[in-house]
Amino acid sequence: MQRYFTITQLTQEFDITTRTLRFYEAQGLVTPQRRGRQRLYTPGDRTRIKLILRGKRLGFSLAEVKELIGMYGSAPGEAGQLRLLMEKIAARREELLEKQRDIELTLLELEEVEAGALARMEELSPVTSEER
Amino acid sequence: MQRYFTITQLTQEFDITTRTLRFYEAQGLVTPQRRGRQRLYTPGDRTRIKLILRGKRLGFSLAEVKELIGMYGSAPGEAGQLRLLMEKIAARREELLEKQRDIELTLLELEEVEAGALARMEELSPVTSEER
DNA sequence: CCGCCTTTTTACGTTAAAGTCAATAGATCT
DNA sequence: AGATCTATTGACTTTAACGTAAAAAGGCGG
Repeated sequence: MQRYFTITQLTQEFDITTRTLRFYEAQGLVTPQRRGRQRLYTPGDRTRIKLILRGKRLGFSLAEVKELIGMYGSAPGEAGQLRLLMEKIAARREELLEKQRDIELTLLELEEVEAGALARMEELSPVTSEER
Repeated sequence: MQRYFTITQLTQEFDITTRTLRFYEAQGLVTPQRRGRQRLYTPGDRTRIKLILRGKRLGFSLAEVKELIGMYGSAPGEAGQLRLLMEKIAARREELLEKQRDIELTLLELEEVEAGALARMEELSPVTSEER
């Protein structure tokens, strides 16, 4: 039942522009089929777009995202290629773990700032609600 | 005992260029003191630089990082300002939590790819080591 | 078949975040 | 003091990731 998506459907779903999708295509990140000149995106293409946007949210460049996505579909028969793939995976995992630590730290700091702000609000309007 | 850091010390410590640090200064992200024309960075400046780099690793723009850092030092006496601060904190926290979820998903997918790769390596060289 | 609307192409513009280069200005070694 | 080194400033360039505008090509409702 191979359904297709039009470019505008996807731009609405993901809140991006057609320019963006065509740019990603020019960069080789997605390769929708054509009916005449019109682009037809498969569910697989849609998934790739989701992966791209997720990568972007994490601060990866499109080049990095491309490499990352490249790992998924890859079935490199050769042993050397497999070792290389494993190395890439390890490297990417390290980056992600570092980002996790960075997030933890930032969240902790935000909590501190929040606590300070709450304390100052108490000072300004003592006995905030009617309890007590 | 107020120690100072020179610009080159910091570029070496954080593996960035002097151009980068001066750029951050021009953007108002750090404001080192001067001895003549020479820049002198305090431990506080050094901390701010660490925060900037951490923000960048998480994919935040310098403008966003600036806002984030601005929250730390801020002691806005006014109640309205405090509410605004709380809102900003909430928004930033949401972003960070989303990034956390994104990372989890990506890590899971990497594991899958890795498992597949390991399986194929087994196929290529059965009975890898001498056990059994 | 005509007019209208969307899509595609092509080309140039823009913004953020630096990189690169040249000209000075201090600082340092001898 | 002269030579050498490092730091600063200012100007111009670059790269990634799109934005914007204009022209041509399809598709479709009447």
